[in-house]
Amino acid sequence: MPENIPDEGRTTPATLEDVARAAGVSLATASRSLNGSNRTVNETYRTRVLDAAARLNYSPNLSAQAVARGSTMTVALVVADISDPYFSSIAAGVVAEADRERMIVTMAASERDPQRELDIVRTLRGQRPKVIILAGSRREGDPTEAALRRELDDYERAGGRVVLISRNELGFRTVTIDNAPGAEALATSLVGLGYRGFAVLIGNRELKTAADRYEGFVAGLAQSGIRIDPDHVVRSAFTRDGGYDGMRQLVSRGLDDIDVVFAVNDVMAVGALSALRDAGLNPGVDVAIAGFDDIPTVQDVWPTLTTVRVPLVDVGRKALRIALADRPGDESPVATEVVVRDSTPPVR
Amino acid sequence: MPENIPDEGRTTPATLEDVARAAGVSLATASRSLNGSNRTVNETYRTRVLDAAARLNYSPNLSAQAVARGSTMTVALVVADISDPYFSSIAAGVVAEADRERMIVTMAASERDPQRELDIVRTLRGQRPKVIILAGSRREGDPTEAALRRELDDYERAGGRVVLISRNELGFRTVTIDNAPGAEALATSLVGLGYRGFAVLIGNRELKTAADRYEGFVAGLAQSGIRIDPDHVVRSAFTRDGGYDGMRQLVSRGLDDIDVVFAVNDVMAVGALSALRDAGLNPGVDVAIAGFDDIPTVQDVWPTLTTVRVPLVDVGRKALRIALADRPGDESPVATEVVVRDSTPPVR
DNA sequence: GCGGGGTGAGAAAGCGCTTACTCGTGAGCG
DNA sequence: CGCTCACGAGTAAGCGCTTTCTCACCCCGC
Repeated sequence: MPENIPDEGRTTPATLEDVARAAGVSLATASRSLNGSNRTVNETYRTRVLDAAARLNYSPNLSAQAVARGSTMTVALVVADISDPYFSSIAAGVVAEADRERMIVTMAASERDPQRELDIVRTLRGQRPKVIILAGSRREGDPTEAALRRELDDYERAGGRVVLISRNELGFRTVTIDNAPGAEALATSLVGLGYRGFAVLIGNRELKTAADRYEGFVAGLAQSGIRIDPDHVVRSAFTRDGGYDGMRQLVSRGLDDIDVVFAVNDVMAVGALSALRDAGLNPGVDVAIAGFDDIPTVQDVWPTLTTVRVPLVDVGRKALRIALADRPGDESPVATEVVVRDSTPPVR
Repeated sequence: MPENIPDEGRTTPATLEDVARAAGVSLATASRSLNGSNRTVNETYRTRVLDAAARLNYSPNLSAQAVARGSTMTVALVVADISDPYFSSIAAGVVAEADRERMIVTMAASERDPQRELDIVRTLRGQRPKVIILAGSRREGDPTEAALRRELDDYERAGGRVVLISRNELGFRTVTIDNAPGAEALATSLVGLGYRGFAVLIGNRELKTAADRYEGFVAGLAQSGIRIDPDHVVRSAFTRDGGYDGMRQLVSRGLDDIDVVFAVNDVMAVGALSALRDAGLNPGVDVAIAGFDDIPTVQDVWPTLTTVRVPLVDVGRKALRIALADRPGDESPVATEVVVRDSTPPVR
């Protein structure tokens, strides 16, 4: 395309008016034929319009439709980090469901920064999306929380729909994940396998997801009368590197009373695995490891990772379905399921 | 939000007209103050408008701007599968760069189906995006190719910009990846490590990316006078499961003359790793493995994977930069780099 | 003191659609 | 055989912006 002689050979897309003229009907009739309004239009005209549209390779200008109709068909998805498998799986679900609904999805990344998330939501308003989906847990007591809440309230008041994934603190539609029950079940399984000395890589405690999982885990252990040594609970980032660092800390303090460590999500667990290995230890043998989420890769690490399955793609789909439902509807938590693999062999 | 009594308590977002009225200026002046046109506007008025906008929490309706200006600020990204780390990394790059440019990115998934990809591109036109980025390799000789080409040509003729990632067959702007040279270097490295019996999991041969990597690899071996037994080249899907299946085939045929297998991408290599393990074999010891891409997880599998690094996030960024450049510009391939890890220990 | 040019605000014409409204036509009814 | 409707095509008024065009005003030079 010649950039400097802008209009040379440039052809603008056909407009509805072009179609109407080509079909020899009015604009209104063309519009009605193409989008199927509730008004009926004579079959002859209708096919004439359809033919003309096909001939001209017409495709309605979505922006124009949006301004005329006063609403769009876009769903805005805000994630912490798209390359994180947790979020990319959710995104895949949202995109798949959006496709079914003939909606468009736009994406933005908050990079785990609450301020950025707030900024994103603010600029999102310009898009006038029909739905905003916020994935990625929020820190409790975050200073920007009130502002975000206000922003989202305004948005809903203007007719938009907000769905939060795995964070219900704010009181919008939410798809919740059975984090605590899952962690509790995991604890029970591990105890059943014979484990007694527990540690946990808790990630960022202010993250609701992390906190819920931790608490569920503690509760599960409590049922067997086991409690965790506070020294065995280490905080770090909620990421692969966070898991790596956390495990390193644990190792350097000495693994004496620890026979299994629970990382509150899989990417952390996977990082922990590597840390263990880099320390010359043998994961699954010297110390067991369990994670949470069941992201695809954990079946391919070695040892394969014991974890709690969260149907992430379904979570994404459900988010959009909940958004589109007329009434708040099914907000029952997404069930999780313990998956025992090689990283937590039965204690002999 | 009360769904059935639609307008109850509903508040529509402030329009430019609201702002203009609140500031006591005309629509034109308000518009000029807020978007900085080339016309200058009196400082007093300007701040009055800005204040009013802030007070009303005004945010311009992007759709309306798009129709008035005749162009949008959106970049449409089409990937095969968002949950695949290869694509999600690229997507992360595109999103990051789009953020810098204050552009909006929309996403769609072709699910590796050329027909679907074509359909997506067709419906994309309605969005009138400024840029379309197609990631995900295309099959050579695909029947839909001509149609896609036509569609994209039309789109460019209408002023849009197409960027293809890792597939230059079509003659649009492209981000090419040094696939062949990278594979060639990998072959050289492996030979240097002492390997002599090679197999390759070629994925889908019609995929240009796969073919390039395969050919580069063959060329690299040829330099050392080594050739691959055609029986040791197995086709399967370009996915994790494809790698798993491919390796199973290899195992069942017998690994006699094979001491290393090259999977043309990392997800396949990772699947192969698991297949090996499930067959009771010890990857890296019984048979070595190498992949391509250096997706994040390969540092966390065991053995850590020897691969060829492709800076995927940069590829995404570069795609958008190339699109936005006035002239086609830097289309030099993105360099790749061999990373030797534990899955290919030196042959003793 | 007066004409000319530059400056900058406002009026208004779009952009490509949707959707009341209007209004002619033919069918159904008494 | 008139009259009322229902039907459905067309007209036109928007939707929220941008941008051209118009025009009042002020400063300058002679």
